[in-house]
Amino acid sequence: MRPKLTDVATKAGVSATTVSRVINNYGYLSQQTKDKVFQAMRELNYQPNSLARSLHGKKTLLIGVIFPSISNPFFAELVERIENKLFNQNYKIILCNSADNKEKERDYLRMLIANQVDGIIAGTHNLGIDEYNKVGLPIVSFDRRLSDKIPIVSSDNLRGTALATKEIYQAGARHIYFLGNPHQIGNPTDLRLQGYQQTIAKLKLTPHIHAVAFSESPTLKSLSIKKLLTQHHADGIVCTDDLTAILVLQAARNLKIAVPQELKVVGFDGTAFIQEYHPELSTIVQPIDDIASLLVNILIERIDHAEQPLEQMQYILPVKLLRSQSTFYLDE
Amino acid sequence: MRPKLTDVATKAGVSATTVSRVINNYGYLSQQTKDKVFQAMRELNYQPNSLARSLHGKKTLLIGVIFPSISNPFFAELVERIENKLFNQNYKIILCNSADNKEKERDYLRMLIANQVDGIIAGTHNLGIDEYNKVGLPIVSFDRRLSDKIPIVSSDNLRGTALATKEIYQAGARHIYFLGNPHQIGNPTDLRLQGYQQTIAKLKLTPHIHAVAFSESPTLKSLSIKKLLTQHHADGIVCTDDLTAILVLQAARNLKIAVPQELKVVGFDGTAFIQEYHPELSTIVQPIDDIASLLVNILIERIDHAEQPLEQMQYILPVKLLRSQSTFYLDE
DNA sequence: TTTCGTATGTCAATCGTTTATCACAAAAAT
DNA sequence: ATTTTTGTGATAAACGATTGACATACGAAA
Repeated sequence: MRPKLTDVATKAGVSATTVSRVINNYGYLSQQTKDKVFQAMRELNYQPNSLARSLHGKKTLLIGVIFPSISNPFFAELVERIENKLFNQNYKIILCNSADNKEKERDYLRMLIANQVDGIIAGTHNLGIDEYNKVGLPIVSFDRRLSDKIPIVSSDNLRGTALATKEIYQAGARHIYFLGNPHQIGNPTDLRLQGYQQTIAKLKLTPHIHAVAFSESPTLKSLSIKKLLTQHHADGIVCTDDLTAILVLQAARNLKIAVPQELKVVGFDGTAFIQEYHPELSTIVQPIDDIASLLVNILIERIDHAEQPLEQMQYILPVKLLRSQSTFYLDE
Repeated sequence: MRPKLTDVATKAGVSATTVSRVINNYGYLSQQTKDKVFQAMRELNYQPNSLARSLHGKKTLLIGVIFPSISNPFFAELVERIENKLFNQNYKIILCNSADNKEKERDYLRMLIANQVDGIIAGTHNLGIDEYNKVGLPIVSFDRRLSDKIPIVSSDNLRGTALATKEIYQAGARHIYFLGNPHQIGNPTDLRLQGYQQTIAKLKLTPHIHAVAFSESPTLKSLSIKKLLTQHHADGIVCTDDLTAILVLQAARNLKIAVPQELKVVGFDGTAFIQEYHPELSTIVQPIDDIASLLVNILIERIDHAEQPLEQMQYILPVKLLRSQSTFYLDE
């Protein structure tokens, strides 16, 4: 059996109250007593039962983190940063992969409430708005509109694909395709399509939208891409994420289409992983670390000062274009 | 304020005892009463406070999952599978990224104990054995020896690199290098080096070991690989992980070394990610799903029957060679 | 000498739920 | 008609820690 507070008290030869006073550091305490208690705690390898403390009204220091999947490097890196920053503030995370599954997301939401988490960071959304409103806990969202009471952090998606489109145009392409997630109403990521469309209009080109669901398997995506590359005469592709862009590069290699000479490609996300293992890909870099910081900071602010009204509902962080060989021909 | 058990009782017009009976399904209960209570629970959006339940001795249904990082696709996929399987058994995970940091790992271990997790799955190890022994909780380890009381699940690392070495030999290479993590005493992954050495000896070749720390940054790794490819005349490389193998392929491309004609490369891990986004790489595939299942099953067995002695201390799962274009020349 | 600040102890209530015990009544079985 | 089974309630202790109220004792300052 795990030692408890009274065991420490006995061991240290003091009262339970004193031990609690030492742990929570209040009231009058002599250095000598503190030392004795700490000593006893160490000897017994004592850890205060956090359930009991939380039951008494203290924070659980648990944060629910809901994302569709961590197999995607973007989410993996984001979650890892979030975990890190929360750890530095003494919080732990309960990781929830919703798998874009309504039931699982609902179940997790219930579990998080039952476990009295102090707050939630969500990067997924399949449920109705009222389900999120009913949660009654501080929530911050990444890139999804959960309800009008929940603040959203996102990258400048609009500017992102605008930049990408312009880059491809400047590199010489005139048949520029948009490849990625089809429309979902109300989410910030829709702006990626808009950014493309606006820029294409400005450039007086014809828009070409080739929809591929984000959740589709890579094999099916590849098939669809192959069709795009063979049956259409695209010379530039704006992708809504890097992985799709990688598939495009792969397909182009197989079809002996020279990149960037015959085909220019820009991805979206710009994870460390892509930058390191696919340095040839031009991409729109989302500021993952800033996103993580902001999500964590806003959430902790909401937790510590729940009574204060929300300062802002939308936080849009700047993106950068990382120019590389998929748009820029480097003579060697 | 969140509704509590007594609120449900009032709403349903029954006693608190009855509500608890309904929730825990014991004693005599009429269907009518059950319905009334469930109805009230739904209306109030009631969730039993899991802290209070656990405090009373019920399980927390929380599992600590400690891995160095989830930015590595192998760990990401493994953790995701683990999360999934645990979710199906009603457990949630507290994700701990140790970042190969002793202090962080220790802190997390403490936190997990304080939070009364029911068990721990660990895939990292920087602490002394006694620290793990002192935990006093069911633990299962992946690929690391934590103590002689903690069961280990791992792939057949020995056979893995043996297969890889043989594959490269059969493809025609005679100057076969080992590229990867330097020796760490006592861990199953050491067997990867042994598998290489044994096979090289059997083939009567000279072993060449080129050590690159697993935790090194990709940029430094690439530098080291470039040195290997230019200053030595390797025609085959057995890598201890896929990411390193990708860097080798990258470097070879930059140096205009033809793969597989001039250089044969085999990776290790064989994640879905690699198979999908780097199908050209021959690799040793670890059975990630089986690993996850086994880890989860053993842990839950330990949790539910802590009194029973451990059946087995080592579980070694078979690996497969996935042959592709980095060792096998496919005429098109 | 009195009083105050310091240092500890005792006692009890509390957090929300579980569970055992006792009690009582109505329905079903003997 | 009596026993048994079924269904519900009231009460209280327990889980482990926190915290406030109150008591006590010591040394030092007034």
